[in-house]
Amino acid sequence: MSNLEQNCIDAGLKMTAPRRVILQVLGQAGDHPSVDDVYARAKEIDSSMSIATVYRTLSLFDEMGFVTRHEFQEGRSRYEVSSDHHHHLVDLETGKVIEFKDEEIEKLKTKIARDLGYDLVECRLELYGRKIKTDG
Amino acid sequence: MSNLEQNCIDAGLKMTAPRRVILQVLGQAGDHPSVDDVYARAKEIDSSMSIATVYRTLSLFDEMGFVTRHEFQEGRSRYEVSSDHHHHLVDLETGKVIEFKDEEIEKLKTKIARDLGYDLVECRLELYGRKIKTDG
DNA sequence: ATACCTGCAAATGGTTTGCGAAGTT
DNA sequence: AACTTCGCAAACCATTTGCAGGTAT
Repeated sequence: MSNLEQNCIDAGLKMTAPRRVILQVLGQAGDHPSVDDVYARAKEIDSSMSIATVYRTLSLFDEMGFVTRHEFQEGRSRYEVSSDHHHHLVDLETGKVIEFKDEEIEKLKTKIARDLGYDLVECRLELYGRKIKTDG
Repeated sequence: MSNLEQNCIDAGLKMTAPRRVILQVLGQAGDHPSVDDVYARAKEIDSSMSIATVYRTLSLFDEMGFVTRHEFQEGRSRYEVSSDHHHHLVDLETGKVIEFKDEEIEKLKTKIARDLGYDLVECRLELYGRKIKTDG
């Protein structure tokens, strides 16, 4: 049984067929799929899958912390299986999302918030860039 | 004539009554108003103002670079008159938006993008926090 | 048995747009 | 006069939700 599935059981969620399918899709996803992406992939496994269920399940998993919802600047949500804290760089040409971590940034943002009189609760850091051409 | 108004004229935009009202509202706004905020304030000056015009005008001004559109994590857009590059801290309790600048962050994000093989084109950095209570 | 889930279709809510009328240069 | 821009109402689109039937525990 997958890690994600165990999480669901531990959380007291009922393990239904649609959920298992969505968990499988998420477990196999190496990217940051949109709701439609998840829906399309799930539908290949079980063609009776409903988009409402995908929306509901992803929202639920997000609340539970199993997945993280992102709203990059493109007008729809993308999800990823939750993992260590990191940020994202979005390739403006391909839409590809690259993850990165940086200790200095972490310290800096906490300090900035504190200097402004705030406890940092959450943070959104997204870089948008174009691949540097290495003279081809 | 306001700076913003001059910008519009220079850009070849027609100076209509609704636009003048919206410019006035933007010029007086010290905050980061939503479309509805701008609409409400504009309507106080000219009750015939249409929300469609507010949407169209703000989008236009955004494209022109006169204002900057933000989508904080609350499901609607907020606008601010464009100014020096800065980032935002959102007060989770009040929704108030605080601006800040930080040279170190600027350097760091450019470096991070470069290290990943990208030219940094754009960036979104938003901190969400709760005010530190100073023992009242 | 009884919560909880699901699929469907309809509703939502912010935003955009077609159209004919009105305004700007 | 020529071209924009406006206001209205309808359209859009991602997302949410009410409901009636189905399912895991």
